[in-house]
Amino acid sequence: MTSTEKANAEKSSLRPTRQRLAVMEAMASFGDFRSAQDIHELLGERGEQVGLATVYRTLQRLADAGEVDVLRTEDGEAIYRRCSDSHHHHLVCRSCGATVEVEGPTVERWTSSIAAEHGYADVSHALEIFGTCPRCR
Amino acid sequence: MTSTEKANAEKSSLRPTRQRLAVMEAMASFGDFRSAQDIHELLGERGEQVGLATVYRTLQRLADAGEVDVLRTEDGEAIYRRCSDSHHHHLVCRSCGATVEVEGPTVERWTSSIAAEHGYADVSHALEIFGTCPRCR
DNA sequence: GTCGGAGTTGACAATCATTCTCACTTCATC
DNA sequence: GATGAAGTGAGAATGATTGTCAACTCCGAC
Ligand SMILES: [Zn+2]
Ligand SMILES: [Zn+2]
Ligand SMILES: [Zn+2]
Ligand SMILES: [Zn+2]
Repeated sequence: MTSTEKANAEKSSLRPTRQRLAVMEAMASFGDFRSAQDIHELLGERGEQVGLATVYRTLQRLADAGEVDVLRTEDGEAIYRRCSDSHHHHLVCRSCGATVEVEGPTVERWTSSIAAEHGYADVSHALEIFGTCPRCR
Repeated sequence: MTSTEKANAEKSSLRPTRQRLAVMEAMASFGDFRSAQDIHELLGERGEQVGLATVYRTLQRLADAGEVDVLRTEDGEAIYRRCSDSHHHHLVCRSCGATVEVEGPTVERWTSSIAAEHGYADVSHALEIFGTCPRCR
């Protein structure tokens, strides 16, 4: 089973419960990266009671399905953001977290050619850009 | 105080204790990324008794001084590797961990221009490439 | 409609990397 | 050989994440 088939299989067995819908709705309501605990808290404020473990589980499912992107803060905490489904990278403000999705063939080509040059196959990559956004300047 | 000055100040107050030398020596003895606990264990096997907390502290110092690079495994664990001091990225084998340092102006230019395009200042970036190395194929 | 089983949930416990605490040691300096 | 700052280590504490498991919800088969 390829990873795509597996993802589809998992997705197809997902029931659209109140909790999952609430998490997905919450994810749609902000544009920066937030931790599972942040999202759990946000849900609480909105009056949507969802268990913390369920928030973690749902975010994992969404991440596996590629519907959210996951990053790690400097101290290792996982943070999540709803993202477009096509391959892209992130330009993140170090101060306020404002995030822009960026893409371009340049890096894609560069990483492939570097990997090929060293005989590495089955290549993937992770790239994030950090800076201070115009509003935080 | 710039970050360089700070690093130097911190470095200058460092005493070359048996423990620190042992950690640095251990770091020089492998070429892939290892966790603090791995390194602690490695030290134990070599007969160098160093407390786990000290290993953590030393790795942090080295990382702050830019003498080792830090990555995060998929499950958030920090892994360390002794690296050249110039800016570079990593091509890592997903199977055996074999790591190659790579660099090139292409990505550097691309990230800068993307950031500038969106008005982000004070830019840095993180890029890792993952694949299967020739020996693991 | 109701039965049954798979999928789901949440309170709580458990895990586990990392950090903290603090009494003790080392080392340079005087 | 006294002093104080830097460093250490055993063990406790922290805190994000995951595991457990009994209760609950769907939904299709009957
Ligand atoms: Zn994204
Ligand atoms: Zn890319
Ligand atoms: Zn490196
Ligand atoms: Zn670079």
